[in-house]
Amino acid sequence: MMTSVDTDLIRVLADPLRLQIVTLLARETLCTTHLVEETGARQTNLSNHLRVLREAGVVETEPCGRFTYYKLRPDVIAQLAGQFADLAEQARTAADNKRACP
Amino acid sequence: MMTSVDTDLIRVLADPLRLQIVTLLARETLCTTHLVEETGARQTNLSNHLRVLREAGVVETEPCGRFTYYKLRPDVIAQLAGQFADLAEQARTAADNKRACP
DNA sequence: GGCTGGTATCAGCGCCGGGTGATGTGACAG
DNA sequence: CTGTCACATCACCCGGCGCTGATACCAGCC
Repeated sequence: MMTSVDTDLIRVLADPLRLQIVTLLARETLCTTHLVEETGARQTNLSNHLRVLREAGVVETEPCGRFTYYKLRPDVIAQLAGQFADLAEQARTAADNKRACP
Repeated sequence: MMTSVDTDLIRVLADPLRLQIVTLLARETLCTTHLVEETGARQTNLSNHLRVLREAGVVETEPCGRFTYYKLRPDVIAQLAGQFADLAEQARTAADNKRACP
């Protein structure tokens, strides 16, 4: 299983605010106003981060009148979890492989 | 299940070179010289990244004469995989939760 | 129509972090 | 003891990214 973890996806999730957004969206679908209340961040800042999450395919948008709802895509997160699980499994299997000193 | 993903750990893994190091170490235990050959990066650069990985608890060092072997810690990666899996599961469970427009 | 509220985009700033060169340290070989 | 090799640490530069204020856009309400 040659699963290399997707660097771009991790970099998207490596920001504290973005990870907080993802954690919040894992519980319920929210719109920007809710996220402003929950995180305390400015609207512009959140919109920028949501843009990054959207372009990375982590979240989906669902317009509802003047509001825009953001929903997390579980499969993307699950895929990432699987990649890390594979990596851990691979490391466990090859635990005693050691290349000789040159 | 209040599993919030560890931001610091993700930020450590969010660098392409560090992720490459982790991927290589998942296959076999290597020393710095091997990593220089495999990645093509400078020794100083690698040493800096290995320092970060070591301080984050992602890798272990095993001195062997003049050489220093680096070994990946599978449980750390597995724990991260579990956190993401929980997050994905939580998102699937609460897929239809939607907070009302304010 | 004009107005208001919810979001997105743009331009700019500041700063953290990755890359590099020089240097230090410690271990083997001779 | 001296030289060499493996590795770590330090100081520095510089580009990218997160944050912000201003502004544009769009949908509903009057």
